Amino acid sequence: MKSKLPTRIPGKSGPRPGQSATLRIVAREAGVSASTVSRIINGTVNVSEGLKRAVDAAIVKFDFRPNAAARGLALGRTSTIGVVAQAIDSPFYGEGLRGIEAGLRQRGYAPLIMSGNWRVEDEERCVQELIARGVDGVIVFAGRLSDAKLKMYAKSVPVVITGRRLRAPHLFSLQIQDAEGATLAVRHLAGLGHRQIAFITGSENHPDAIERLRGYRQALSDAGIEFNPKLVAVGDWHEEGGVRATMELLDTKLEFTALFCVNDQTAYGACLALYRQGLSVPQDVSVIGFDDLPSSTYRLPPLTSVRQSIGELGERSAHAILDLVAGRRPRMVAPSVELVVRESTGPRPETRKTPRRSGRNA
Amino acid sequence: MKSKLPTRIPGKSGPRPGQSATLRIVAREAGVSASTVSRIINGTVNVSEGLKRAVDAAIVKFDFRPNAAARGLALGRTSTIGVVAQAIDSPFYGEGLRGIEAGLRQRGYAPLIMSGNWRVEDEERCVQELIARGVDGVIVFAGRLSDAKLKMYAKSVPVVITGRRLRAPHLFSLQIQDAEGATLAVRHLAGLGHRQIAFITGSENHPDAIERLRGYRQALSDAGIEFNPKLVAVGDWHEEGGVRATMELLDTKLEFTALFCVNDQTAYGACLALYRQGLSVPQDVSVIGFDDLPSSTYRLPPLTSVRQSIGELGERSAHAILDLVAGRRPRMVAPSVELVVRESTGPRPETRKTPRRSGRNA
DNA sequence: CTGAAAGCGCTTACAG
DNA sequence: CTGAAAGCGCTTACAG
Repeated sequence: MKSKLPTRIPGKSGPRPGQSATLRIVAREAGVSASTVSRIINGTVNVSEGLKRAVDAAIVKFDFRPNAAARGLALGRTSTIGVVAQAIDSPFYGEGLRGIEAGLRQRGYAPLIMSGNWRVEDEERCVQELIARGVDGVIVFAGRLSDAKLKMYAKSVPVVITGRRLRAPHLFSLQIQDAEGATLAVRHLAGLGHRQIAFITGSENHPDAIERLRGYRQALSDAGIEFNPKLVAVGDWHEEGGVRATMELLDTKLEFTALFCVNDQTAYGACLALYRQGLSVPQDVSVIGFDDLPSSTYRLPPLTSVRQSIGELGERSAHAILDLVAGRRPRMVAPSVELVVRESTGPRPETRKTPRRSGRNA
Repeated sequence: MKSKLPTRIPGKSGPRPGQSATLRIVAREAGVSASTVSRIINGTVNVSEGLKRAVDAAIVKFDFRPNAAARGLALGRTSTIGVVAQAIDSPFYGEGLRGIEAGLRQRGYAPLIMSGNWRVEDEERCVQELIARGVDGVIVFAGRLSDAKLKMYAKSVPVVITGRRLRAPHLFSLQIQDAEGATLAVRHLAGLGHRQIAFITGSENHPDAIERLRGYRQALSDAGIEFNPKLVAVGDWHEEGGVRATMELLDTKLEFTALFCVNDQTAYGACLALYRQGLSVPQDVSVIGFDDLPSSTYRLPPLTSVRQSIGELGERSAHAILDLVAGRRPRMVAPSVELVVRESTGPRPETRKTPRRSGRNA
């Protein structure tokens, strides 16, 4: 048996603890060449049942799994999709990531997830690192990267961006139905008789926030209510900002009986602030969120919210990037929004109670 | 210029959209060989300032980033750590993942995250896929894999497992201080005068749940309170289970004035159930959770909880796996637990109100 | 149908 | 100090 074992000298293989079998080993066992095994594994050839069985047996025997790096190098692709999330630990993004993972796995891809932390520099670092790692595509799940940068990256690798509308080669965008959702929320409030409807936005120049503000104004105007900029406060997408913005709104002394929050976390904060001021939801103020996080069902009171299936959005993003990778044009739209009425919204009260104290906490 | 451009025929390079520069290109630009550029990049050689500058310039000019697959193949490692999470979209796991990512990035590694979904089969699939992708190590963040399987995997790749104690070569475990945390919680309740303290556990044979039950019993006995198994109900780690278990507890007609929940999500559900029955927290029943999720601060009322920094646990897991990868023995322990007292716990009421209705919802 | 060979882009022992 | 060459483990055009 002339097993010409190459006395490998230079590119010494690293210390793979229990390095797994290679194609060679499997091929030798099955009595064929590595080429053939490769073809069988990839299904690019028709072989006799017997041969196939022999190869399968050898694969099982050595528990062979093709080395992904080698495969990636030879093929020029890695079956990995980079994902730039903004905050892995946010309940909102978590749901989206899960959807992405599910959508990717269905087709044999896996996500390489990194956090952009809502910082342009971090996002840039992420995308570059992802490209360096040879991902086949990148999903930027929201974020602050400029359109120009995004287009630039799309020259190196297919890109899917959620949360804005943008057209460019090798790039696909999936915009959340922000305005529609906001309109749904405010229309519901107006339908309950509310006329003074405040809005707590997210960070000011965020596309989703802008769109939701637009939807809010639209619904107001539809209901014949005049827009009052004093009833708009700025939060930060988190509970903390909801608390602060609500205190500010209360400080203005402007009466409002309903509060539309840019997202559920903001609404949680708003509810807490209202509670601290001795105001009850929904008896004194109706509160409505956006996102319908799983935990909104279990708030006290359960929160009325605009549901946009973020998990579904993640899954569609996954399918879109795979379309792009395969050279197809994705043709999907963001999942539609839907109002979920729970117990934090109710009819407009005759007169609203005065908050316990109007000053803000130091 | 005899640029022997190889007319590459077989292993045709894949269709990398805008394929980036290679070492060759950079080397040619800088007037040196690829070997030298490689050495400079990896800092395995001392070169003149001038040369270094020339190479750096060429790298910048072509925006060169070493191909990760090629590097991985040559080196036998990928600078990627596989992570088996149970539920990417859980607020609890999200925080841990963020810690892992942060800990890994500090040292140039990136996480490849997959969801085990609390199912043994899924977890096995994850680990195998991760190994096939050539990750340098695997962090199993909690999960149901048997000790035996884990030890087996540790023969192929270093493994860090959180949530249980296990010793084996190339394996390191980090156990959450469950019992200590539970003791803290129950001692706090006992200190407030409570004598009938109920407990809602997670899934029954889960190691963390078992440990927390142990801590609960320990604290009870320390306070001279007899353990009553009827005051233990089974939840599911989620809000839904908290609701159900609380209804069951109420159904027993056994008086209890305090409720220790195996985790915060369970406590959220318990609070909602109590509220539905017309019982207030903490006036009628004190409720305490475990995990101190970020949103617990913003519950109504803000939830008293046992804080175990899960982000910190993630970061330590990351450092532990890198120690293992580097052939060092990790020497870290799980972060300590700490009681965070908020407004869901208060003194034992003289007499507890009777729930609005004792029957369970159909 | 199937094998030998070249190539993917990097790293590094060896030999100047 | 630095280059040529071999090797990491795959895939596939080419030639039987």
